[in-house]
Amino acid sequence: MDAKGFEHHDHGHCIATALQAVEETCDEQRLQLTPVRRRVLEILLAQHRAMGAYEVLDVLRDEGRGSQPPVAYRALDFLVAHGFAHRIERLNAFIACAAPGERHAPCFLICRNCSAVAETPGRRASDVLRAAAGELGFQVERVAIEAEGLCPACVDTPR
Amino acid sequence: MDAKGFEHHDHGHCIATALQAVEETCDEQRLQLTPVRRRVLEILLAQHRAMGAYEVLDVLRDEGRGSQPPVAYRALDFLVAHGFAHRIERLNAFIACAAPGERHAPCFLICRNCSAVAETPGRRASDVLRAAAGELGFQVERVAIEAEGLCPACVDTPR
DNA sequence: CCTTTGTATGTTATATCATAACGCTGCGGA
DNA sequence: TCCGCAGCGTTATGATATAACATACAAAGG
Repeated sequence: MDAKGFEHHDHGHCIATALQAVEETCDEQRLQLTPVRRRVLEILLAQHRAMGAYEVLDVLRDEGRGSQPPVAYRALDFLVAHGFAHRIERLNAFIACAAPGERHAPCFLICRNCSAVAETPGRRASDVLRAAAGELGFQVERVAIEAEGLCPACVDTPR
Repeated sequence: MDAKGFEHHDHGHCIATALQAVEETCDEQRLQLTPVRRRVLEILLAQHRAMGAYEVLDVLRDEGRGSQPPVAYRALDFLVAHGFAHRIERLNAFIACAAPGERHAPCFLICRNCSAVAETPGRRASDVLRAAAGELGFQVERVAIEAEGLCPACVDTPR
């Protein structure tokens, strides 16, 4: 079960494409895609699923890079701040962005059975929300939309 | 800043109303609103804001009720499971439901400045999301929609 | 060339949030 | 009566996250 859209795909290709998009964005915006940050992004891309910070940290540690929590958290914070990764609040976990570079209001579909996570455009839901909030005088800056349920595979095979 | 809709209101009245609605629902559904559960609900209603589990626990402890984390978590889990309270993932916190009894897809507006939380109907956003998920074959069971930004008061007074 | 400044990283320690596991109690049904 | 179950109390520990401070290095400005 992959996490892109519950479909199989050319994984090596999607990693390369995403990395390249992030590199370009960093160039344009004068952001430093340092070795640690780049490596953390690669780890997230390679796994293609939501990973806890400590899980990412374990990989870094095995590679002899930083071994303490702040190292992982700082890299993850950078990636999230610039839209290269997303934080899944429900799971206290992180996942590489499926469409880096594009401005979007991501929305996540989380399978409660197999833990797969799919990112899907949440533009319309986000717009509806902003409109409702505006009526209350609330100024929306970020929106997190997370749906929990069963992915296609787990709907077919409940257990 | 209250958390109902960023407006002032008759607080004692809204607590009483909510408690009564919960009691009725429990009667109907044969749910046990035990002393601990009821007290935790009252605490959430009284504060009228998102509270961490340990914050609730501190109150219980001061009152001589259970003093260990599981006591608070179990009561909170019960309240959340039956829709009498909600968990705000972004804050790892809990808040009493503003409309217990009614089936609804709540959606939260969280002020990043003063931490006030308003619950607003997220029905339309939720429907949009379900439709989008359905196209992917994903079966949505629960939806969490949380917007972060500035509440009316903090928009006017940035700091 | 050297100092200053800013950003990133490394490290220690600790804060915060959450649950596993076990035993006790009280209640309602066999 | 005795059993089974739901809820509660407690111990212990696991999982997630950050404060605070030290070090490294490169770019900017004297």
